[in-house]
Amino acid sequence: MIELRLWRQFLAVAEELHFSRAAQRLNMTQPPLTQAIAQLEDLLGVKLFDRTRRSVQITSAGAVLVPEARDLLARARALPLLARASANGQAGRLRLAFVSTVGFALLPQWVRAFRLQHTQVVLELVEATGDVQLDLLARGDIDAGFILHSPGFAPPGLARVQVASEPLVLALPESHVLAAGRAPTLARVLAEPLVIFPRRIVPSLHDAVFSLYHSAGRLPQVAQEAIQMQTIVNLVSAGFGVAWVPESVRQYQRSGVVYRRVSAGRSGRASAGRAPAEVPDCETSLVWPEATRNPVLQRFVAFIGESPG
Amino acid sequence: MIELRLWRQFLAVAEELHFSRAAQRLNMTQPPLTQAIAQLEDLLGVKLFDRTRRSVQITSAGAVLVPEARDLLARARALPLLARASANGQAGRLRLAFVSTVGFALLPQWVRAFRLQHTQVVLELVEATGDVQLDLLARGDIDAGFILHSPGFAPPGLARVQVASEPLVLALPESHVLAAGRAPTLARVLAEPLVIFPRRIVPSLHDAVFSLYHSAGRLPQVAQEAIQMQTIVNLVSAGFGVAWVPESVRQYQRSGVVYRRVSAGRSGRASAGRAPAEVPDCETSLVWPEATRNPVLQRFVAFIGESPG
DNA sequence: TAAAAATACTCCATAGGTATTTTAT
DNA sequence: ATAAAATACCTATGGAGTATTTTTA
Repeated sequence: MIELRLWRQFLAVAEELHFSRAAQRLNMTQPPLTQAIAQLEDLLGVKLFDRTRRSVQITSAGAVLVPEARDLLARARALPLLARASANGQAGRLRLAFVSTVGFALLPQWVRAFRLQHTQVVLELVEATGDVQLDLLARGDIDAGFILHSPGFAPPGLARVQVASEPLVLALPESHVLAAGRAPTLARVLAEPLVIFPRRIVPSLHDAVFSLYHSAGRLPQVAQEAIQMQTIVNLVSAGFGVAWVPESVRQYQRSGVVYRRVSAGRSGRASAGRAPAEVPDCETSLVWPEATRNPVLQRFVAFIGESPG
Repeated sequence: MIELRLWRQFLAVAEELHFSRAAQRLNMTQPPLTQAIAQLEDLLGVKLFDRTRRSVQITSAGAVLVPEARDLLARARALPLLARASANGQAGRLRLAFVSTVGFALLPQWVRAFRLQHTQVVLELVEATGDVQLDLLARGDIDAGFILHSPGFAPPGLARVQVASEPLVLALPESHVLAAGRAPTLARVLAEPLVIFPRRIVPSLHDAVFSLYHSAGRLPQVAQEAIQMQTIVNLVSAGFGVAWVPESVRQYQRSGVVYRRVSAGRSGRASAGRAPAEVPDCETSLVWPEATRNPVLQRFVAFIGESPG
């Protein structure tokens, strides 16, 4: 492999067309430069300069190499800068996953702002449910993910920062009796058939919903399970039942569905003796492996921390 | 400047994630490789690998550098190949000038064929009159040129190879008496006012035309001078006079102009006692400095020599 | 305890230096 | 006569080797 040193020396001679001056520019003396060029010509098997004892001119093969050598050296010089930019997170790659609910409002604006500040960062985005994200994190296939969970979520080995908290609201078919009139009370809602995601998708949130029913001495009647938020809402629209969804799902605007906040308010005496539980909030966090070494991720976490949210 | 050696070693470790195996692949032992990576990290000011005494893994900064380093090495490896291709004329640059008459039929097909065989050659083409071309050649601004001349042309210091020979034909306004009927004889033509290029443009051809008149004891009556072949034909069309042009000019298809071959045939006795001269041929040659060192030109000359034409 | 990286040193290849010669202008 | 490249020879930096130590799985 011909080292950069020789190409640098070649360029100096090609630009000066004068060995002594080129040597001076390279902070060396003329004789070793002469030898270096001779060595390069020998390694290439190509004459680079036509030189009499008095004058130097470049051959056409040499002339072809000048811009190429310049380019090579420029790239070589750029690498240390890139290395430093990568080390402090200004350059690199960030693989993020996200649940659909952040994908619509929050994420796009974050991505846009982060990109502006980090032009050398390649962002890779995937939509995935929370359980899949935890799997991807474990395999190291993503750097971080935005997932939904209920308050108090603390996955082992992962760090997280909360980016949103919103109430769970009830999605109802628009023809449903509770869709109109005063805000429905929890007691009335608990008897309704339920559309909900399978427990494995977001266990903490699933459990929170179920304990809401349990604390009222009831067992939820699951009419249908579905994974996608959109599917859940569609099933509600089709009359399968009601569903607890994060408030931001309102943005879907699916016709035939009404969203209502549910008060814990004591309505009649549905649960004898027990205090009615609060409807839990639904939180969204950015989650990543505690042991991450990706400086871009560290920047992103700091960025998210500073963002209003 | 960080030498390629260090990047090669870095890549080997990055690919093996194992110093001993990487060292083996590099045909060296492990300790100096450890030192080399340490040196690279030191020069960059960036940790490239997280290593316990038992395992090695790349940092994200290191990961960013891998494709860059690969690219750098690939480019460095390509340079010697390019150098050799340039030395034998498979790569490089060829600056050609040409007169308009070759620019329409011959040159395009040559350029196309030559390009197919020499994909790494950059061809630069300029149209210019012969005198300008000789000037460009003298300054080294072009490598070779296609010029018109009369037989026997031998410019000092230049080599040439003839690529075409064609008769001079007479361009006449279509309303001219000689435009119809039997082929005009030379004697009838010599009295006509003449449109011709200035002598400096193609002295040899200009002189050949003039000696045609002199040998018949006449002085040409120059009605108008013009440089461009197209202009000359336009002037003929406008009735300024007749003009001697290479036969290939027929391709211009300027309306109002008729082209006729002129026989030397003895018509009457216009030139008492003298044998009527032949209308000279007009030749086209590729011309280049004898001392050229451009291997691409040498290939082009060989190529032109082989081409039918 | 075994595998692998780090450390300590040794050596020599070669990049670069000095002195001198050659040659074209 | 001189400027500049080539040649001859010398020096020393540092890249690579060998031997050994350290560490942790």
